Amino acid sequence: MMPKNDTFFDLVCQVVRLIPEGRVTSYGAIGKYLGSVKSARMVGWALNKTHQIHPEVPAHRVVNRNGLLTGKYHFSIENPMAQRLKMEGIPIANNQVIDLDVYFWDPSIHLNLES
DNA sequence: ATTGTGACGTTGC
DNA sequence: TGCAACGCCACAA
Repeated sequence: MMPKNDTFFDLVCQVVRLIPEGRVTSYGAIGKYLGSVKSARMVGWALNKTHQIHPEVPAHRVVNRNGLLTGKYHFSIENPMAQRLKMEGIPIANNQVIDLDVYFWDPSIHLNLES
């Protein structure tokens, strides 16, 4: 089926692809940038489909508000979410991001400032 | 149109 | 401090 380019799913893909390496963001932050902070669930729902599209979406850089890698089980077993993040320089412990506030990347801020 | 589901977030107990 | 429930929006059946 041809996906439209106006769906929430596409918007999420666009934002997630803008996440710089070595940075992470949360579902709520993306949802907020898209207009509704409460639509965090929709972000997760959309990211679930990001595996089937191209270009690849760095969904591994999206964690929940606690910095917990909730979606790690949705990734390839050989390239786990935690390993990818570590590879980018993000410390992970117990499926959780350390110093989340340091590596956190808020689209509603960085995209506006256009740093 | 209605119902069910979802990689969340917040509030209440 | 930990768990339960609600809210919330988009989409498929």
